[in-house]
Amino acid sequence: MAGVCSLFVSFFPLFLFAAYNPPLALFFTFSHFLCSRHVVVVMGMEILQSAEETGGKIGNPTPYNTDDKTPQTSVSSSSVSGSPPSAAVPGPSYKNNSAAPSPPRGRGRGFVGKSPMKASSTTFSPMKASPSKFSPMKPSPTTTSPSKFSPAKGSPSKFSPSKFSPMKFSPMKGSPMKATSSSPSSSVIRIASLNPYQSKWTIRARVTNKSNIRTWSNSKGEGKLFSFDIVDESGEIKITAFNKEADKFFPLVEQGQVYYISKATLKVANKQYTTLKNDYEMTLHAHSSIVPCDDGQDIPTVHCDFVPIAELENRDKDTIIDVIGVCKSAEDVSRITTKSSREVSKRALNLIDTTGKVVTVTLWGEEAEKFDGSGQPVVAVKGARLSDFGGRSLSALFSSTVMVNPDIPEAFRLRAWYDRTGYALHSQSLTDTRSAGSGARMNWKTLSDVKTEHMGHGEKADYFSCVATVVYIRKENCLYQACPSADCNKKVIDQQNGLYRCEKCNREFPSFKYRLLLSANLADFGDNQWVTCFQETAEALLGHSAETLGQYRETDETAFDEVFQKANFTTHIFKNRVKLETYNDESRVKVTVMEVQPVDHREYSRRLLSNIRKLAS
DNA sequence: CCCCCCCC
Repeated sequence: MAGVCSLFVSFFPLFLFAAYNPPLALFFTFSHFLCSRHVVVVMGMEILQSAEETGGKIGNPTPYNTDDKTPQTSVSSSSVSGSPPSAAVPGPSYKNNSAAPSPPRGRGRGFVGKSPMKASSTTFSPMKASPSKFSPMKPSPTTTSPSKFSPAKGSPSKFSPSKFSPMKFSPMKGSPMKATSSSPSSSVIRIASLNPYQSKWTIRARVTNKSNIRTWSNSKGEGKLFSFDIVDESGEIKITAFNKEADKFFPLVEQGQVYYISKATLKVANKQYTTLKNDYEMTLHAHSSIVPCDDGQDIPTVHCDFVPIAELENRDKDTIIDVIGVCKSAEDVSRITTKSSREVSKRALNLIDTTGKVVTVTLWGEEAEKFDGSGQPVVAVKGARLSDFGGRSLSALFSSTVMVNPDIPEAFRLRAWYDRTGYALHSQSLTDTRSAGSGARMNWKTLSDVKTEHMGHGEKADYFSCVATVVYIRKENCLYQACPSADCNKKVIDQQNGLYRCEKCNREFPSFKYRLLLSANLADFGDNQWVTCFQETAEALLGHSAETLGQYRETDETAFDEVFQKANFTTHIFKNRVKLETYNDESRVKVTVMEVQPVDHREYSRRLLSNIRKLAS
């Protein structure tokens, strides 16, 4: 033990729990109770003397024995009773130690509203969206003015252990900590200290995410409810109000406001449904009390752990993350029908941050409908779910908080970065909507479709994508010697004097670069097609650079041949351009490969399935 | 006591 403490303990048949974060040593002292499933609830303690001053064990403590039906000789009472109360020295008191409010996390006011959606379309200042209507400063005449964090009446030091035997002291009822219904000054504790084994508490916390009233109807009955999340400097918790309480508290609870909350029921949270970091959640009942607190500036606003967008690549699917970025672009809102035949609005946003990466975030329902992406606002989403759709993408959940131009330093930094340099960045998206679904840009065809639909016969070229297998590649003339200047790929003429002439540049060079111009025959299940691959696509298909291939051809014919053999019978996604071309009165369709991508078999089967669904409907 | 988290 760190010192001599006056303790109040009571025995409970379940868990060991100590309120107010007493020194760890306490847990060790009592740990043997756990074996017999006894519980010690330490309601408070005060250090009367330091260990040095005490100089060893006090009195004659004996271990608690579960067989002993008269556990009067508890460690606490024996040790405390041996300590002369008058000898108490002013040590770090209970009040000073744990009741002092920790400084609010982060500077500034942080988020105080859910989707303020107030971004002006003409100004880029995140300040514009500062939702004054969510100000926690709103005065309330009904509020008492409790002294913050004062354990005041609840201070256990007033109660001598000689008067209160551990057996008689039950925190469930008759706790000396007087919590009157409307006096929040009683025992304001931290959210992190809440547990189902104590009912007399008051917390002081800010509402961070308030739902609408929702009704349900199932086999167990029907009803309505709303829920909200609250946060203080120690943590967060979800609160739900049902039926009558839903009606009663819904108008009172305001997003961003700080309240004293007491007399609610704690229960173990179903981790399946919650994204909050708390093992418990709260239910309001008829006698629950929610009283606005008008000086809650010290209570933090929503705390976000923003994950840099580039970092999303390394995170697991289905994890819940916070993200912030500039809304570079946004889809129009659209209505979709879910698998369960429900209609819902949807809107995808593309967010970019200073990592230069873009990710698509999908908003749903009202959030999607209200969103205004004009002026490229900064958008923060707390509690979005990471999906692997299109590589990496995000989806807002019911539990997510979407904030447009939030009043936080991260938003200001992003705004400044984007307006100065970010806007011009050649960004790269983690969400690949080309190969994944969006359909518009992927025109999937079989090779026989290309012919039967007379693709490429029109004025302009047609484009299509296919999955096909290489059945033959012409090795002959696949490489040529090209002009070495950067932007010129013209074939050079070997002057046979160590110089290479480019007609286009009208210059002679002492060197050349190899370029690929590959003819390949592709086949799918119904047809085959000759295609042309230029440099990049040829390199992708062969798996080697033109330069390497040039070297092989000059020095190692076996290696050169092997490259072609290996490429044969490989299957890829080919994105192609098709155009009817006429040479000497002879017309034929020319197919040029624009892009070669590996076949993502999962994506491929998904696409097949969606095609089948389309055909079926 | 809810618990819906969707779509390409």
